[in-house]
Amino acid sequence: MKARRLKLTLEQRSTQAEHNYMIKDINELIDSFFIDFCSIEPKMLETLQKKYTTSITDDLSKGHITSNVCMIAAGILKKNPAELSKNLAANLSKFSFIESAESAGPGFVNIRLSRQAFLNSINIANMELENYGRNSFDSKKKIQIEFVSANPTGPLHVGHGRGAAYGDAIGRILEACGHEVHKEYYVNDAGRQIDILTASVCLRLADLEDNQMPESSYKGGYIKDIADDFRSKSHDFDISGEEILNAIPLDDAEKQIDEIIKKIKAGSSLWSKVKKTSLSIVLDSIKEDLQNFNVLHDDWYFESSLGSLSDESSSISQAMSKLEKEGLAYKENGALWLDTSSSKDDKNRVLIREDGRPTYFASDVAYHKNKIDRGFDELINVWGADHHGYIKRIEASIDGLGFDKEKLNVQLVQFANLFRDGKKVKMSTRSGDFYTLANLVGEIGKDAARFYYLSKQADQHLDFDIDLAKADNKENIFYYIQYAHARICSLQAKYIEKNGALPISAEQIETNKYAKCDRIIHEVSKFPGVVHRSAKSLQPHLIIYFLKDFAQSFHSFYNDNHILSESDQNAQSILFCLNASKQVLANGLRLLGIEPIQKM
RNA sequence: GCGCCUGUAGCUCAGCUGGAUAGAGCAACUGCCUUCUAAGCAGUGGGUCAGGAGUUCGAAUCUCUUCAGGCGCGCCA
Repeated sequence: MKARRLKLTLEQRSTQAEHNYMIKDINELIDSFFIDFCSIEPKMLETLQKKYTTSITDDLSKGHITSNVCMIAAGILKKNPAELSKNLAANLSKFSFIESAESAGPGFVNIRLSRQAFLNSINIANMELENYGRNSFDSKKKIQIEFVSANPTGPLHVGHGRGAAYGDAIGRILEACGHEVHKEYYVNDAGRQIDILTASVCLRLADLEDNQMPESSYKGGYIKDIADDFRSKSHDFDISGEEILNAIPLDDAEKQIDEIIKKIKAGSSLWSKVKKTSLSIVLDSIKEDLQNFNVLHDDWYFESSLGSLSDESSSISQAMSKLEKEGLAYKENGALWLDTSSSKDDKNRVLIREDGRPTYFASDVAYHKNKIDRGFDELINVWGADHHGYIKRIEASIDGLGFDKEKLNVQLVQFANLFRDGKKVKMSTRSGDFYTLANLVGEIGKDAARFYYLSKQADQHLDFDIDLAKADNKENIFYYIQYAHARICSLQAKYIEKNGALPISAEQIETNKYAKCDRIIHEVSKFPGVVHRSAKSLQPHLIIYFLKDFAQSFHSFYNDNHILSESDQNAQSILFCLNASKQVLANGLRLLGIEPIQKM
């Protein structure tokens, strides 16, 4: 009796880089070869399956598909890898969708598909169109992504832009891989930063001059704009500047602003009105900036909705009492502390201060409890890299709240430096104004901005060259890729003008009478695997580099062949193949939130 | 001091869970437009993958270590 074929689910096989239906079939043939001809034991087969990879070759000289299975199996079965691969190749050659298979190098098996099987990818791409690349290789998860979450105390700057582009892109990519994605902005609308914003506006309302503004206040032009807006609604401010600044200590900037806040709160009836107006104006501007950047959040979660500690039924009180009940939060020196030893943080952290006010951390714990209660399988937090010291304590809190901390995935985003004329663009000026995300989008456009933000792994420093993003040569990869797309669009328009409609098959290629598109077809077949890998690793830049190489293959082909002067049949086949290529370029760009260009 | 990240061609960077001769662009040199977009293509030169040790059939990739650089270590957010 033959050993029963051991089937691994795709999830178990997720170590395999390239997911492609052809590869799945080949892996099954490989497995049965080892079962039927090598009498491999089930346990050994399982080990083998976890370790070997079958992938699309990077180069047609190695055939279409390659597997390292024999080299892995050689170790397990104590056999010669080259001999194994010769036998496996001979075995695989018998199947009709495989044209030939051969042993190569130290024991690889290189497979050349039949023409029909080789064309599979462009047939699928032409059928699925804008859905080509979408896949369900992994089982569906409900994922929440929290990103941007900048304090609503001023316009978004270029640092926020990177987190925005990144969070939005991984959302699109995960969604394309079959997950349910929920994108959220956490608004810190309670707490000291907002008080400082309010105080800053009040000081402007009290007619303070630039040089009178306290060190810790916000001084940007937008503060004046908010004050003007407030005034235009005929609200006259009720304390004078002298009154506010009278007897305020000048030695400590932090103390100074706190005293000012106290004084205005006590002396002005307009405090809460100014606060409300300021917050809403700033928040609206942030929303507008994000919208212009093609970044959309499904939800805006307000810190204030977590309630206050004085209310026992509030989310924040509930979170604190839950931690106390679990024995992870304890009182010491009048403050409430969280025991963070479960995550090996350097020290325990304060949740509620001596004076009874909750820390930012306490709100964040309550917010994470709320996320958990909403039933997500995975929480992705996109944070600025400067917050990395914060990860352990939030993990400890999640652990304490009875949630698996493995499900929290913090992605750090490093700062981006802007360069113009080879020099660093200054982020802030003395007046408090700075180069904002909106400025960047206005200068180079949202698509080029998104592209360059995503062009490097998020957790690494990025030098963002504004001149490059505007350049009109090959060095500007953004246009290089767009140019490939536009060229295909233009070819299609010309073809349709002459023939009425786009072709629906590639006969000349399938019958092997025309093979110059092979390289492009080969690249097309890699796309779904790239999308999957990008989702698995949460790295959008993998798509960018793939698209760059893809565009290169296309431009090269385009230059060597004058497509529209080929025979009707050849042109038909080429155009069919190029439609698949256009789809790959467009779909790849859209996963990054970038609109492909039709005409340049 | 502790923690995280980085070190690949002159410059800017790719290199996926270890795989077959280490890649691309720029810069240098050389070719290609009376024909579909030259924002393009083709070619030449250029590398002890920071140093050392280990694991392995096989290491830029994994482990340890040394050196160099960046960032973070508040009852701030």
